[in-house]
Parts: sequence; structure tokens; C-alpha cells
Amino acid sequence: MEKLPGMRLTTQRQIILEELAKVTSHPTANEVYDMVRKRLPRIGLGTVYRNLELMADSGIILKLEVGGTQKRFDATVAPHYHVRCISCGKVDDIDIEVQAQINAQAAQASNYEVLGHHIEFTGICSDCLGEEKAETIN
Amino acid sequence: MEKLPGMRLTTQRQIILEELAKVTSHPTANEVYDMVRKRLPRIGLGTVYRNLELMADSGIILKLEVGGTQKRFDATVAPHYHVRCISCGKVDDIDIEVQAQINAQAAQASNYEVLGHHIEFTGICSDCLGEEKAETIN
DNA sequence: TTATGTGCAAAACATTTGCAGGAGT
DNA sequence: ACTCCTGCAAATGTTTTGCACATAA
Repeated sequence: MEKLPGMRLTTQRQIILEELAKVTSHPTANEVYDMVRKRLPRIGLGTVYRNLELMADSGIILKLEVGGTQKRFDATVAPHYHVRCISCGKVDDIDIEVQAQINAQAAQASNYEVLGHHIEFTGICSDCLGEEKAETIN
Repeated sequence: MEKLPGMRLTTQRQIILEELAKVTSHPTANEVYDMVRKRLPRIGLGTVYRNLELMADSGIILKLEVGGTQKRFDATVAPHYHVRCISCGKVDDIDIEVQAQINAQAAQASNYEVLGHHIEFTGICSDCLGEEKAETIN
């Protein structure tokens, strides 16, 4: 973790970043691997993991530590929150404001030096809501 | 997931719950396994996983989908938030209030049926802060 | 030229699952 | 008795790592 000086600009890195920037979903490492493989068929999954980790460490991308079994990655670095569908696992952005002092409040309520926070909403996405209705009818 | 009717009261279940209720930390499945094994040396790790999952499903305990590689479990079901130390991985409770309408806001900002949310703060715990100072001195 | 990065395969973890025997109800 | 549950071990899924070769600087 955390190494920046002399980070080389390789084809693999460029393409991983390009592909990640193309989508608004929040792909898992394996999904990024699939996307990238269409352009670089011989790339290794290890390379994808290593580079996503590296880019997240250097702040170029965001590693989402959301619920579910896999980590997800996001080319949008600007602070925002997420909703995760408990039915299909999809993750979307949520753009709402929370009270500005929330980190300070948390610091006061603990003996941590609070550096940041993340809010994850859980719910059911519109696609899965549709399917639920369909099931009810059948 | 989700099975309640005719759930038997076994020794394993009682002890898992007792041990979890004893601690204020938020142990991983493996840590619960270690705690329980002191009283039930022949219990299997699979049993611990199965029962933690089952209890979480029936709302007796909470499964925390926090950052890091492992899930954590909490005997306290009352809604509250968490801080995770980015240095040692420890998770503590945070008891603060957020705006009451936050789920409604999220619902409005998306097309999800929003069911809940979780806030995870990240920071450095007092123990690790102490060590940092020690390192600086050395 | 040389330190860093890559592909590949194996290893390391975390979690889940199949099954035969065991225990609540 | 009749399910449901457990221990065990094997399988699965995700992420990390070692190493020989490749490549950006």
C-alpha cells in the first residue's frame, strides 16, 4: 500500500482507468478484468487487482468498501454516497447532503481521530421492484 | 437466508450468542469461533458461520457489512453507527444522531425503495495514535 | 540499463456446502 | 420418530503473492 514515486504509465494502467471511467456502475475487480480483457486479452487478473489497489491508494479512483462479498471501484472521486440493492447487489450513487459537522460529531463521540465517513443505503432497485410485482402476479 | 419456523435451541446457538453478548468488540466469525471453542472445543467453523448468519437473518444479532475483508457481528441490535480504525482494523460504536429524513432523502434521490442505511466512519483509534507518536520519537 | 510492472500459476483467506451421523422436539 | 443441526472436510469465491520475463524511463 501507498507507493507513488516513479509509478510508471503502462498500457495496462491506462486501459484499466479508461474502462473504469467509461461506466457509471461500480464494477468489481473481476468486472473490470472482463471489460479490460476485451482490449488486452492477455492481461492477468493479478495486474488488475494490483493496479486498482494502487490507483485507489494514490487517490485517482475510489475503492468502495460496501457490503456484499466483493470490493467495488469507482472512477468518480468526488464525495458521494451509495445505495446497494439487497436483491441483485447493484450499487448506485446517491447525491444528498448530510450535516456538515458529522465527522466532528463522531470524533467527539469516540476517541478516534476521524478522517472520513461513508454512508451506504440499502434497498431494492427499480428493476428488482418490477420483478417482485411480476412474481406476485404469477 | 431467512428461515425461522422451528428453529431449534441448541447448545451451540446458546453459547455463540452468549459469547457474542459478552464482548463490546465486533468480532469476526473467526474470532467468535475462537471464543466459543474455549467452551465447546469440538464445534465446527461452519456451524459458527451458519448460526451467525441465521441469527442475523432473524434479527437477534447484527451482521456488519463494514470495510475490511471480513464481516463482523454485533449483539447490539439497536441502531447505531461504527468507526473503523484504518491502522489496526478495530471497529467501535458511534452514537450520534443524523437527520431523521435521511432515508426519505435517499429515496427521493434515487429510484430505490430505501430500507435502511449504515454510516461507517474511518479514522485512527487512540491506541494507534499512541503508537504513531512512539514511532516518531524512535 | 535497471527498477518497476506484467502474466501466470500457486497460495492465502474468507465463506459456503455436502454428507453421514447426532440431538432437539 | 422425524426433522433439523452439527462436525468434518472439501469446494467455492475473492484477493494476494512469488517468480521469471518484459518494458518504461
